[in-house]
Amino acid sequence: MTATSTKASPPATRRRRKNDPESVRADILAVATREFSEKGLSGARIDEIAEKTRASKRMIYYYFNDKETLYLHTLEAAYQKVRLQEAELDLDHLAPLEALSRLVRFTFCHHAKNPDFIRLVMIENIHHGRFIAQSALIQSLNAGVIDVLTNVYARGVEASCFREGLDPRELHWLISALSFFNVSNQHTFSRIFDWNQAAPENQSKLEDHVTEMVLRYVGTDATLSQS
Amino acid sequence: MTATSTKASPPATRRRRKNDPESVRADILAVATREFSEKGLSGARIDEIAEKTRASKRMIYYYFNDKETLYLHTLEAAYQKVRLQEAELDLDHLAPLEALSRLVRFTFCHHAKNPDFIRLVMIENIHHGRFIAQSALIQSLNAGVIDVLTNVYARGVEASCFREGLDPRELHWLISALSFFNVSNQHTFSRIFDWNQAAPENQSKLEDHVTEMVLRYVGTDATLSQS
DNA sequence: GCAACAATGTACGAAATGGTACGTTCAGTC
DNA sequence: GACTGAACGTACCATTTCGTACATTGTTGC
Repeated sequence: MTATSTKASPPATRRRRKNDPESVRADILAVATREFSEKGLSGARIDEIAEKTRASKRMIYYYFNDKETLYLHTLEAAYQKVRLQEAELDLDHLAPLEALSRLVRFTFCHHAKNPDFIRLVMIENIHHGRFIAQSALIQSLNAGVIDVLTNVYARGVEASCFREGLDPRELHWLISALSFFNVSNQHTFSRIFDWNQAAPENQSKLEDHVTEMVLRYVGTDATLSQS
Repeated sequence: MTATSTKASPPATRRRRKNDPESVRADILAVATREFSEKGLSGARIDEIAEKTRASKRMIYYYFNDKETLYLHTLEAAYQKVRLQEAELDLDHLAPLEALSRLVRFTFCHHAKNPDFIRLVMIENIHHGRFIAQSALIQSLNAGVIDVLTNVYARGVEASCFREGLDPRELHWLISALSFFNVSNQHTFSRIFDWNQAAPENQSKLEDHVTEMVLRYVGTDATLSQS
């Protein structure tokens, strides 16, 4: 009963086979991402992840060795996805001021649209970054982010629309801080100050403020740009 | 091997039990704060809290009904402590610019010195602020924070050293974001960008940058203050 | 077609964990 | 000093939870 045997030994086999490791693995990772991001490393339950998967608990331990390894892969996948999106930003053709503004708005919106990622990073920080420390992959992924900013900043200084003496890494820190906090502390902030921070109009206002804040920080005195 | 009695410890501490409810309760709360802040709600273990307490597990359930209630009390106590410290700030006698600068630096340093509190808030956000929502106490505690800022800002606008049209609540948001992120994401940021963010010289630099950023944001064009 | 290995399902085990039953001691009151 | 309710200790239970043993099915190379 040799079905249509086109050989296709490597991955080219698209035939509907019952065994589908790739997809099972991906499915597990997707479910794990939701669960870990929602409940944390200790809060997430392997049994629950298993249930929500098309596969079984056995499969989780088959592809990932234990809970912590699964969590680490989740984290790595999340960072990979983020950096991939970031790579699509093309700022080189924009004037420095435009480029920086664009970068800030992108970061702000990106974080807002990816709360799962933010939550995973929060959780990782609760664990003192001990898993990120184990991951050479994540370390390497993040080099480029600073490079982009370094470039834009240098161009801005040269064009005299940015003041001198700032550290791109610290600039990134500021942009990250504002964009990250917007997601990470939304719940407590909204509740405490009785302010629906997630509401579109407030998000849009915050985006403007954050952008303006960064631009005012790097700008020379002649800068009062909008957007 | 020392042939001392295997039951040395119990008899040694055999002093008649002294009832001291207040201190037992406080002790439990202190230990719980450390444990919850370190490991989160689901990560903390009642048994471990009990062990680290002078009291027993029985006492935890005696004074606090269950794990979640204990967590909630921990959270409330943490907020109470923070707001108490904040209340000591007296900004009314300072010029607006000085006052704001002082407020920012205070917030920044305060957060840096109280990572336990920051971590509890992070954890609470992971839980979607569902416990804060239950606590009328915490809600009421936080009214004052905005008032102080509202006052300072209004004085600044009147003195024309702050520009008009800003929302004190959003100003507080910005200050909080920068000060909070400095603690909350220290681990991942340090590890990813190979930068010892906790080092005193970097903390001091960040404090300056954060302060400057806020001042530049609220300042009119004539503002280039330092400190 | 068949051996060999990869992929998967089922059932189970041991330890951890939140919570409780029950008895004992303390401290104030009469 | 007897009595009472609050404060506390010890042992225990029921479940949950991570992880595994073992059997079974699919897939591929020859």
